[in-house]
Amino acid sequence: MPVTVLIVDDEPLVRAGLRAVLDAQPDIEVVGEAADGAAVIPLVRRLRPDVVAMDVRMPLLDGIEATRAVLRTVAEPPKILVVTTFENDEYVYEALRAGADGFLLKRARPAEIVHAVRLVAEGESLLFPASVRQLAARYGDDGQGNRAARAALERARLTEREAEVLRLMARGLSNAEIASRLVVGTETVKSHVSAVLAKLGARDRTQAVIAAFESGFVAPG
Amino acid sequence: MPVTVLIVDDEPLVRAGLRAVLDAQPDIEVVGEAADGAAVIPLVRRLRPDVVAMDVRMPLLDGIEATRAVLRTVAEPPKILVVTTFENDEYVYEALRAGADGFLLKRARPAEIVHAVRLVAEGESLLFPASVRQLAARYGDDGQGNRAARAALERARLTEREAEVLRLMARGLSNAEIASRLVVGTETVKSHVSAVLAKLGARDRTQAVIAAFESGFVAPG
DNA sequence: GATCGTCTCCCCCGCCCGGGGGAGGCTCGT
DNA sequence: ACGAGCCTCCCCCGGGCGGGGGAGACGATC
Repeated sequence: MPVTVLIVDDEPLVRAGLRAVLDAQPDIEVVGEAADGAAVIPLVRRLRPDVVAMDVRMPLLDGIEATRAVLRTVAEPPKILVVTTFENDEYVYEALRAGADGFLLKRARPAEIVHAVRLVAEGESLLFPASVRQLAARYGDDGQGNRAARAALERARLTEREAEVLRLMARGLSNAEIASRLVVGTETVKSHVSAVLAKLGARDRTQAVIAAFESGFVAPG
Repeated sequence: MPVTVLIVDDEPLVRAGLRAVLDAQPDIEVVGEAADGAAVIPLVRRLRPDVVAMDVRMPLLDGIEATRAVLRTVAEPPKILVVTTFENDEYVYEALRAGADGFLLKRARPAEIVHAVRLVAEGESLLFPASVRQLAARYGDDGQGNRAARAALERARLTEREAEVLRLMARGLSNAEIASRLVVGTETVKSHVSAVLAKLGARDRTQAVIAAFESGFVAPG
């Protein structure tokens, strides 16, 4: 009995690529495709796939929400393998927190992709980049995305608060606006901003925001 | 005699997707793949493909430089179809200026992708998004990317100089550094920056840079 | 020739930003 | 109990940034 896979990605090209790679395996069968997160639930109900290969960034309903929705509404949910372009994509960690079972870089080699699908299908949680897996191990990962996600964030060397400030910076907010949003003083925000600039090696907030985009920490779209 | 295609993209998944889509056509044959621009020249020499489907953003040598290199060094160059993720990717227009014959969005449907390959193979220049094509027509496009590219830039409402300044802003340069780079006074740069902010509806340079990333005007990677 | 748009440069001015340094309270783990 | 790390807030201060307004030079267009 082969591993059945549902592919969810807004780019037809990526879908075709995944299908080509996976269908070439005798023990893996692609049973369906969806172009956005909103279409996932009914397809999961009908096709009952073992694994869902889910893009994080999608129109209508992104991979995080789609993951939550599937886990919340489906009785025997499939394993969810989050597919992403960026290594440090913050969305991925959110998806893992939401209950995804592993993630996979789009630039991975076909053999790695196949391996990842087999692993999650067997119930193994996997976090692809070696560095993240090491961190997960060091922090005593229990097999759930939750702890690994936190560890991965730690890898960015930013504290949670600093990461939050950077996220708001990357949305164009001023220090005063960030302070208001976080319900703290502007001086506090300034401290965090300074810490972020120092840690990222940025000279000003603009450079920090650029780094955030380039590292995939925040989404361009 | 089928149309032969060389696929150049750093993501194996995209390569597999293109291959799957194109090889499914009886009149199209994928004759090779490359993962970066540097490998293109020898492959083109050896395989002599009719069309090169080339990603813009790649390691080592990007699509623009690779396009230039191919057209400069190969005697009977293939048609070059630039593949991109973002609709307004400035790189695409540069690639067209460099001599590419058309461009294609990754989120295009398989049928559109196939159609694009056939078109450029027949010697037709194509610019995928309808808006750009309309603009190209309005400005009396002669079939070459050059004019269309200029028209598309015009669409952004920024003058060339302003676009140049925004590009440097998005690389983290200060006004003084931009002035030095462009060999003008800092007051001049301030004028351009102010114009950019006004046209983009941005409050400060950070917001302008965010807009540049989100619109695909500049590359995240 | 007149007009328009662009690029260039100048002035004044207010302010947010970022650097440096310091400090109190909190929760950890040892 | 102690230190480490984090979050919070405070001070002073300089400088880059952005707004407003103005202006000369050039080319294209009409």
